[in-house]
Amino acid sequence: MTLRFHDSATATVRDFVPLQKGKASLYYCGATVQGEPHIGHVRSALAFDQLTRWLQTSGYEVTVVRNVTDIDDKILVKAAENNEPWWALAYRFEQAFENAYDSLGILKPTYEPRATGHIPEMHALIQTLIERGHAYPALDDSGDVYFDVRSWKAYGSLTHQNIDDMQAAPDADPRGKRDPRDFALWKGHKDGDPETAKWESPWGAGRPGWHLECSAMVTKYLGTEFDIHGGGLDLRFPHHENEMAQSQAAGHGFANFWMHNGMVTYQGEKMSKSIGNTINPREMLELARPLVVRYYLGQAHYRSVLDYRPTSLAEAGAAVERIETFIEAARKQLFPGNGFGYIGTRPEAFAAAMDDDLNVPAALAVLHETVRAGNTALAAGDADRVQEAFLAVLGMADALGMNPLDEKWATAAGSPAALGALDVLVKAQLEARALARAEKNWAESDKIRDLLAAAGVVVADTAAGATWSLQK
RNA sequence: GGUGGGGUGGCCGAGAGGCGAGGCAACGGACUGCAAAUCCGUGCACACGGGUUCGAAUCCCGUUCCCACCUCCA
Repeated sequence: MTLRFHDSATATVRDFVPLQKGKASLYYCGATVQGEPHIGHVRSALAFDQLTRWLQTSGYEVTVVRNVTDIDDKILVKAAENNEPWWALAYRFEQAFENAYDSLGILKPTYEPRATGHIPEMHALIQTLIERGHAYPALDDSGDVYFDVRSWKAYGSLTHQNIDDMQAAPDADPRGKRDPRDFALWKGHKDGDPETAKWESPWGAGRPGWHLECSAMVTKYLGTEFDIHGGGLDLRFPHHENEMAQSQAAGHGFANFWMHNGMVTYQGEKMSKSIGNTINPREMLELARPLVVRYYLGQAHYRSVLDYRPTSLAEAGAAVERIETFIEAARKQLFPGNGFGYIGTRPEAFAAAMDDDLNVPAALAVLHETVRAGNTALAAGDADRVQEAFLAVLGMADALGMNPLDEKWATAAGSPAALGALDVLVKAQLEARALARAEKNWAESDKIRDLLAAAGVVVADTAAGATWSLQK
């Protein structure tokens, strides 16, 4: 069984061969922190979280770097509109992104560098590009420095485009450029720009252009050549194309794999900052538990379009509860006490699905099939098979970052002491109800059940007696 | 104009020449005092038209519709 990933640069699914045996280096584009995160941002991070976890599960030591682009045109514009320092706005939204990532259980990267902390590295890269004849100071005296796309024959290769076939950008400002497609590595300081957004450089004071920060930072932390570069599909062009061009033109091998996640659409249309049809993760978390949101966002293949509909979260919730119900029932049967330890397993079919370019939907099918087998075993009282299914379900859920038993997802449950007290109280009610039932006093029995239900305690009658759980 | 991805049962969503994907919803049954949960069963799914093949959702040709990117985008 071989680990295979889709590589956008070659447009093929091919075997993953790490540069260093047993290690994997992953860089994926985080946010330009110019506004609240929307679901698309989170889906992207989740896709690469699934990738990270599967690499780890497969035994790789993974180094993950995700950038924060904390200086760019939009940040400056919005800060000015807001009458707020740009760095305050950027940091505010950076934290909003962190919160969104955290709430969905997205693993922290190994490191998360900020663009503004890497100006010297960017200068070095620009210098190299100028020396190699792939960049030039603006032909006017703007202080800009541009990448010369015509000087780099491979330009367009990531997205399989030919420069001459591209539609000319209607709003391209050709001032000072040799070719309208040349992009800014460095933007000269202009009157009116904040003084705090100004750094000295050999080409005059200014600030970095978009694209450059990623090249500079990935090289610093992962080296001139690394395993995987990721990001949203919409970043392929121009962002990743430009990144690849400027890094390779500087003599770097750069990324071995380019992985791009699909967009999230809202009723068929791409969610986009510019259109404004976005859903805030916070809004989604008001509609469903974090685990359910994670399940929903992660259930489709990462390269597929994910279309959000109003019923999506409820459906995901039902699927999650099915898994949880089995885990709870199995746990109670296998480990009647509170504490237990386990070593999760993963069926071959699950691993095969994940190895095949992270086929999460197929992997989830294995998980659900295992849940059904486990439920059947529970009904049959086959403890060995229950345990087998239990360990497999937990192992698979762990690999996907969706283990309901993980304290990360604890919701209504309070401290162990509080839960213990609640258990005593509820059990007293259940005993009273058992007595009523023995007397076939259904009115009394149902009254107790309704009372508990009103308090958020769900009662379930099983062959072994009544059990309870908190309403999810 | 260029580049790429798609149209799968009521909905979501995998698969990619023969073998049940899976989930949600619905209906029928089992279990249950009734529920809930669970299990079993049901749906003649592959945009359309041709073709190749013993066999096509999957390959080929044509048609059609949708989406994304082409310097703000995860």
